[in-house]
Amino acid sequence: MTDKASVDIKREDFKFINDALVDVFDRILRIEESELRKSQFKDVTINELHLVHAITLHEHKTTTAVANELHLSKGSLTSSVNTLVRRGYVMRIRNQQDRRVINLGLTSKGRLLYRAHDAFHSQLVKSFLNGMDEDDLPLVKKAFVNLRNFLDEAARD
Amino acid sequence: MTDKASVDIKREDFKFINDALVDVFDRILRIEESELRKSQFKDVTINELHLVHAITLHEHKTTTAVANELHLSKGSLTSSVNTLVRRGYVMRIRNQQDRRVINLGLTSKGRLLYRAHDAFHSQLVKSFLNGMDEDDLPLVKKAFVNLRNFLDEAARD
DNA sequence: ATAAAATAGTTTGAAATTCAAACTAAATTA
DNA sequence: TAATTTAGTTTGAATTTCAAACTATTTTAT
Repeated sequence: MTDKASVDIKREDFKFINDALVDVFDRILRIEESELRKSQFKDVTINELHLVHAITLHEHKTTTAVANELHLSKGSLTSSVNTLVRRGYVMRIRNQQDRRVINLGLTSKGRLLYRAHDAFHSQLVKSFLNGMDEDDLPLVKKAFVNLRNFLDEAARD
Repeated sequence: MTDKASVDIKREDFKFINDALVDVFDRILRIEESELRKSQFKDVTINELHLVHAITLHEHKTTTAVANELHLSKGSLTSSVNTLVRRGYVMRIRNQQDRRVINLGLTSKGRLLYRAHDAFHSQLVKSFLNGMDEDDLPLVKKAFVNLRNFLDEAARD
């Protein structure tokens, strides 16, 4: 029995969207990786790039906050932060209000990397919306809202 | 200067789509992982699940073909295939035409896992298209075609 | 026909990533 | 002010991954 609350999707359309989702995710990661290899940031892995992204330009989050965000243990985070500090992308900033806390920040080299990554994502989104006009946007946004609601549901149970 | 060939996206819309893409990808993986943990397939990791998916129900691909598809070395593949054979999800089938070749197949338990994973993806796509009608579909498909064209470009250079 | 080269997959040993648990230093609570 | 809690690091083990060496088989060249 099919779900009444949703469109009756043709089998081929289902396959199209599903394959596109899977393929796109996979390839974004791979392209990010290979762009890195060709860039001035060869000493950074894709996971380290995402750590730089999670640290953000100016928020100075705590180590624990970033670990939770990336679903990594604190130990793992310490170890990858060590690498990025050694390579000059990340700074540890001892918090003076609470001296147990380390806030994480990006160096200017780290911010450069952050912005390069951001630029790639801008292009990605731009291409996604290429040839659409204002009126089309709500529909695309709706699709993502749907998907995120579904993921909220799925994560709940 | 902005790119003339694309829509002039509002900053907030850009952020919406970008965050949605990043968030959705991240959460799909995490939910797949936690669904596995709660299912009868607790002994399978998310990477092993994707290996089962790559093997497919009935194609009997070669080891090398699957390794290339997943961008893994042959050695890595041998090792994860070993695990999945040991746990009863995957079979090695010696090719009688060319006895150097091993074709990979799923056991009935492997096919069960494959189908469970497929069902999750069906729900995902269904939710994505929830509330849309036939006329809306071309636009959503177009967005993905755009994105894949962009990724083709990006992978080329 | 047979020797040499190529190919498919496995084994090996090393590097990287990850985690949980023990640990240190600092802050909070009793 | 002693006990507890919290933030982050260290430690040791498990897992994943790779490249290179290896084995078995097939293809190519002589």
